[in-house]
Amino acid sequence: MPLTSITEIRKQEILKAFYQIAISEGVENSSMAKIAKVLEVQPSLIVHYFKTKEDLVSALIDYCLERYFQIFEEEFSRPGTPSLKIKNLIERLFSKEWNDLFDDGVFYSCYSLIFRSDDIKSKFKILHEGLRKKLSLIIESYLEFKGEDKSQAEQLSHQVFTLVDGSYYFINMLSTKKEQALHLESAKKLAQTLLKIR
Amino acid sequence: MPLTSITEIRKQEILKAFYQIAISEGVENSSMAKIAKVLEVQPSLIVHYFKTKEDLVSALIDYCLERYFQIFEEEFSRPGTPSLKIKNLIERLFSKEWNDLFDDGVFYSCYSLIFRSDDIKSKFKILHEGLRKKLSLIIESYLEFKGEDKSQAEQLSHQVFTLVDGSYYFINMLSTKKEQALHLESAKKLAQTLLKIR
DNA sequence: CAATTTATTGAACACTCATTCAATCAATAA
DNA sequence: TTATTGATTGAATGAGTGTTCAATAAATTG
Repeated sequence: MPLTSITEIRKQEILKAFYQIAISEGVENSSMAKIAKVLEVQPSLIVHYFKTKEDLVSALIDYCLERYFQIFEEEFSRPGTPSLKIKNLIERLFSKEWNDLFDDGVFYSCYSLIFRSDDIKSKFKILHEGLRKKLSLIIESYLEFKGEDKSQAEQLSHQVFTLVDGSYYFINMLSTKKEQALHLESAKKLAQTLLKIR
Repeated sequence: MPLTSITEIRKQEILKAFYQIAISEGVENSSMAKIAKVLEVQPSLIVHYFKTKEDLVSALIDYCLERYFQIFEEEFSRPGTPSLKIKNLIERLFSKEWNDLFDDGVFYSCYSLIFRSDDIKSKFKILHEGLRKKLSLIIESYLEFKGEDKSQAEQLSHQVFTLVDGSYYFINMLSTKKEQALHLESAKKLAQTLLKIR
């Protein structure tokens, strides 16, 4: 059961190597053979831990989605007033840190698989719904805290995520870090306006 | 020069077949051999028209980007007051028609390539900047028409595209057509509010 | 310790891939 | 008509793919 078992360590190693190769060469150009080469191991060993290539991709996506969840969970369970919580969360959602959680190229490659794999689609869906739900709860208690109508919490949560996802798509088409930071800042401002923060 | 030349017809046929295969099997699982099979032709003929597989992908992206540009251009050059123009444009941007212009799976696959190919990155960049610029101009004349401060036209254009891109990412994670339509409607409303339409 | 399970090797499989090349066939031009 | 160009074939190449399988080494368990 412990992560220290050889099996879990090896799986983690393989996944890490896969991720690195996917970053530099793309998910579609990654292969069991390449992973084996990096780890200086026989290809058949990769198969021993991940029966098929699909398993490998599936595990990579799990790893990716867990990272997003983790950060969110972390901020969610921090102490503080609803006002402070929502403020901090918005800061993190529109930050470089959130963007750097997982390589964008690998992420969009994986995302594109949802259109052909129901299994992968449901994974992404669970993540997406989970995050929306959590944000929605925070917004709800924040509105309640301010004595405002909390019935629109869910809609606000959707709007914020639309801005987040749209922004990260957007900034990859900007050339300089400065432009990217500016757009992120502008989108954050809009989110804060919608939530009437400050 | 005419599109009726055999070369152009063949290229178009090949591209169309490539697109169809990419839709059902994914860009990464498409191959010259598969295209050849569909067209009942030798693989070497595909090479005759597209030297490498990269050329093929590049041409597919051009085809995709042209479609988006075309629709936008069409609406842009229509007669009417700035108010009417902006209203119609927003309707189209948040419509099923805009979403169906190009297969989402293929689109995101292609998009993910920008992180490893400067050539592809610049193609997407040109599209993105072009569309933003056009929308910005329309917003500008719309604000001028209403006698309002037009200095924020560019920012509004960015915000609208962030909402559009974020929404299409978002709705792929919704199960039913109804939910998708609802979210699209909600995002459109927000865009209209930002632009103070109606 | 012996027994058994797990980790790892190494060779082999059938397949698909992008690309090449020379050989034909058809269309166009001089 | 002949010369030339472009369209198409068909066979071949070498490299890479995911996967299988039996054999061996190492670790774990009884």
